[in-house]
Amino acid sequence: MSENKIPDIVIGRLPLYLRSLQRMQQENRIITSSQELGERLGISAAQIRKDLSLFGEFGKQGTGYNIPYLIEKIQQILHVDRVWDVVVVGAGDIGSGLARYQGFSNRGFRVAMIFDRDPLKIGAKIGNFIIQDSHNLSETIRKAGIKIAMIAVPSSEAQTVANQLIKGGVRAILNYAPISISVPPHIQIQYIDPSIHLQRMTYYLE
Amino acid sequence: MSENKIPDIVIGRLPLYLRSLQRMQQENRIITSSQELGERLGISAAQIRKDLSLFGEFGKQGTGYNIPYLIEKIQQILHVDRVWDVVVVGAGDIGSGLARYQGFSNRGFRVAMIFDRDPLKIGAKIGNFIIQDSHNLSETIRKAGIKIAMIAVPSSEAQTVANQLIKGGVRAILNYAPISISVPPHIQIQYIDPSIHLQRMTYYLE
DNA sequence: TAGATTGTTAATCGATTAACAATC
DNA sequence: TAGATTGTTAATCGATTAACAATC
Repeated sequence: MSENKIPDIVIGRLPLYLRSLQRMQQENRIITSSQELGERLGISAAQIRKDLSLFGEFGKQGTGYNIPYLIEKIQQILHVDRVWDVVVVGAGDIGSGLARYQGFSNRGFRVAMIFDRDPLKIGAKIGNFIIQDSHNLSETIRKAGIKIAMIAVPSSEAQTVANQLIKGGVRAILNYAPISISVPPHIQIQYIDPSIHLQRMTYYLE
Repeated sequence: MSENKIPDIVIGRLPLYLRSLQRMQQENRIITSSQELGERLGISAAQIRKDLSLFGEFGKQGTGYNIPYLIEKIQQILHVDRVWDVVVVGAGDIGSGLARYQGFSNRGFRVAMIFDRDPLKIGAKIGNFIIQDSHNLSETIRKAGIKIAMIAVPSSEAQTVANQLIKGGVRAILNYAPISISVPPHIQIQYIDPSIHLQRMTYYLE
């Protein structure tokens, strides 16, 4: 029943399913199975079926899953059956990389604007964007109705920027600064810190 | 007892503990508690004590944990009480960003070389690095004894590059290409894909 | 000593897997 | 029909939490 609370760990796997399915679609595949999907992702077939069954019956016994249909359904579940405008704060290497990144198309996102507080950067262009003054961050994103942000400023600025974003109506933050940020419970936050991933692997190296 | 198998989910939290502890150290703090650390990270104090107790007794009853001492111990556990050379493959926006990234120092890593297959890029400089021809990838990293790699090439090239890296002796891969890669069981792999993180959050937005 | 916090146990909670009836 | 794969249940497995004795 989709009325029950869905575990967050299940939500965390759906984007992986979606990415693999979209890859299969690019390979002109029409049908897949929980087994094939599981092999590609290193996840058990039973778990994939269980996860999907929390949201509905998307497959056919004896046949498997129709790839375009399952893509559509997962996109609806994750609310990426639309394009979300995203703001980037910080126009250094990471921020400019994100502003130019081609990988958001077909994933449900589009960078809409980029901010920095450095007077030397404000007004300059990155791709098609003009770097805006982060002094006006809250007001500008509120007017634009932006709900999603990526933080790419130095760690010392990250909490302040997060506060401004939340003040401006942002509901979800992807933080590239290598520091924990406090946000109210209704705000979503995720982190990207390559050192964290690397340290998780070195444990297994001699 | 440290002879028992440690759950991978615990290993995944240790880098977060380490990052927060290093932040506290920068704030000139000497002592912390499982409660304070938990509040900073949004993790229960009991879980932090349980995790650490899998590796030894690092605290003092009634007092808490000595920050420099606990940092040292976690660094030893994660094998980041040294500096690992890392290779970057792909000299596009992401790869060059990684080559210039200042955030690896004090975290146990140092970018040692960067490769690309584009003749227009080979020989050019990024920061202090000269972009090398990825035709020689396996041999060069084997000679240099490099065990860790970051992949920042297009998705269509990622599996091939991973195979070359493994052939060259790499044991841990951080993959920025938005695609699942197959590796043998003794190879560590981690993924960074901002769209995956964003999609995980949009589920909770209307 | 009194107060505080660890380390650890046992209980609870939640996630994963195995298995199979249903059914395409 | 025979073969295949889903959806779902129940069992297993593993992770988290609560609680408190130990002890600084």
